[in-house]
Amino acid sequence: MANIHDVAKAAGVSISTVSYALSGKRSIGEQTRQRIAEAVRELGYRPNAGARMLAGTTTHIFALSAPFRPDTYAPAHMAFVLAVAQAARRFDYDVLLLTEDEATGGLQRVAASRLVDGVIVLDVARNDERAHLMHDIDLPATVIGIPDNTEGLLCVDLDFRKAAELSVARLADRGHRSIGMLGHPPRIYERGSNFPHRFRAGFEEAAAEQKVKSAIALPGHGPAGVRDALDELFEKLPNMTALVMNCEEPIQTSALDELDDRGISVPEDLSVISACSSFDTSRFSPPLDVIPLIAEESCNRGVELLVEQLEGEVAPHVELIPPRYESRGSVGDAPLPVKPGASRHPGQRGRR
Amino acid sequence: MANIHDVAKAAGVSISTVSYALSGKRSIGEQTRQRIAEAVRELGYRPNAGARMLAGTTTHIFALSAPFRPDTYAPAHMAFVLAVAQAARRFDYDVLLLTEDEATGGLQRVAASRLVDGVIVLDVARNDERAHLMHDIDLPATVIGIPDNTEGLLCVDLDFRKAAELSVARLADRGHRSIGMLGHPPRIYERGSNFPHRFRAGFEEAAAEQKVKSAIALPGHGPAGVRDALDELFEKLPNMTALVMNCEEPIQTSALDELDDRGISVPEDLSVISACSSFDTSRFSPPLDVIPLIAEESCNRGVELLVEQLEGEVAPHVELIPPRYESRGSVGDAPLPVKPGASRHPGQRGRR
DNA sequence: CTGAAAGCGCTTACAG
DNA sequence: CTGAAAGCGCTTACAG
Repeated sequence: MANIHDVAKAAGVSISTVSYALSGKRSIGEQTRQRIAEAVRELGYRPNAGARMLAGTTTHIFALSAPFRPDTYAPAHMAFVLAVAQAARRFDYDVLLLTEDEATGGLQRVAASRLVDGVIVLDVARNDERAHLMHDIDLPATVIGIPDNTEGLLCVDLDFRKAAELSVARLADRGHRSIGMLGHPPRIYERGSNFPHRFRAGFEEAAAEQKVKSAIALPGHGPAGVRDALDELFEKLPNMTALVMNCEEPIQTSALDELDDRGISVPEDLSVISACSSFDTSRFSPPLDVIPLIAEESCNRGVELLVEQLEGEVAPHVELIPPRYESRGSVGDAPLPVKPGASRHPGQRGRR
Repeated sequence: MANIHDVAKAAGVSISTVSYALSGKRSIGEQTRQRIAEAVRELGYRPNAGARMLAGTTTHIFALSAPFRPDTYAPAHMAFVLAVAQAARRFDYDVLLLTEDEATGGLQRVAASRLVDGVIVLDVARNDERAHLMHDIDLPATVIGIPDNTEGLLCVDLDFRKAAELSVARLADRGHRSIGMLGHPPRIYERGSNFPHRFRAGFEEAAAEQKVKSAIALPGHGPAGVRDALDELFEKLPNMTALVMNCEEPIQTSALDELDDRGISVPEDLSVISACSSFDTSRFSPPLDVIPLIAEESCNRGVELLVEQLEGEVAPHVELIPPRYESRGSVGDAPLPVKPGASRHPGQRGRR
């Protein structure tokens, strides 16, 4: 394997010139540059990673702290992991994957050994050990997600709160006065993930502000759990004309199936919004209005901010990505009120 | 950050003694060892990763080549990625995640820069660029999966062929003479993944050997695709009494739903085996007999073999993990033959 | 059982 | 615009 001396010899220059030519940290004569480039190509030279780490100030590696919990939804998790890896590569960084149960152990290890230049913290909990750790550790970090205490942290995430407000506002604009929300399973809230709470809080506040009736139901396991949650909503809101779903794809699929089974048409009988979804809602039947949760967006920005931290250009702060609303036809005007006493949705249960 | 000199000074020894004490590569006086251990603890010393990489012969990092393709099933993929990361940690290795589109680029990069000591190659295709690359590259590797040409490679995987044989044999033992197989969607076979082909080939051969009638159907998209595939099987095998499923969880779920809709009871009317499944089939209704595909098993062994390669103890070879059969009650004796002419399964379609 | 020292392959002041 | 050299923090013969 060729080293920098081989390249220097082949190009007829000193090793410092090779180093500078490669890093671009000082100007190099055009012919010199070309001879070096040529030598690098011919020899297939790549700087030795260890030497670079030792001599330089940078390792060109980021740690990605991505704990996989029992209830983690794999497709979304995967999307974020991939998005971080790809964003990092764009800045010529490689990604070291930290998945350990002991969330903080790996971070301390790579920090102390100077293996990485910085950390991306994924799926931060409201009261996350890792967030606390970042205060003590001498390592720039970007947190994807917003823990309860963001002091001293650089956090990036979709604005789930605004996304909820946007959903409710859209529906209120169309005359809906009774809006249900189908959330994640209860254990997702209990385990302390940050974003479901933010969405739910935003939903409740927006409903209060818009003076619409609202209710929230959290589905149990499987299609039966979703059915029960819908029952709960229809019971609490007999005149429910709109549904906001903030949950993973299988639940949304089950919910649409169940509505179909009950003979409830979207959007004629019920307007539906899929909020903060990291999957494609245009293949649903019917395609759903969506506020997309785009892993690439958060992760690109997160990595970008991490790089900026390394360059000392950015202070801790919270950066919320504004939600975007995409219409696909699943939201319509609220149906005219029915005469009191008659339940609009007979609630004919599916027969499974 | 404390370095080895600080530790040596604190312990009153030379730095080489510290280094040897930490690596265990030569015997150290008991008191000396204790003083060093004490100093390490007090100073929170961690060897600098770059210095270790440069001076030593090892980086303590593995690359994990885990391409995420459009049809990759995230939960299974995730399970393998996590299993590799956890296995690596057990040998004190960290994992660098390579996900790039250009499958080989990242491998060449980390190989040339000596960033990693070895590579785990995940989800290898039958004719995988990466397998070719491993021949040229100076880097030990373990491949999870079996490409068509395994020459010079160290490959580990569940024995999908044997798993298929085992499934058919079990059913044949119970008197089943007409066995269908529900496979993955066609595009999974087309894109060249190695394991679906191995299972299918094993199924076909075992069916021929056991002299049972057999048919294979590959589902299209969604529940409708699964329904059509089942139709196809019942058409090709009007007396089908057993079904082997080698596909991902959503398809198996849809298939069970569909059987239920058709009034077909498992195992009374139809015996069902879930083969090479990396998810829990005991929560299905009914719970399914399963030949589990355990990510930890393949990945532990893969990492172990990679470590052994580094120690120069192991030559290229293919290592197939024998399948295990777990009964859960979804396989029964074949029902008695019906009188010719009467279709056993009226095929009453679900009403969605 | 322990130490002094070379050397891994870079980066970066320092010097011109 | 370019070069000679120090130094990053380890590991590992070499020596005793």
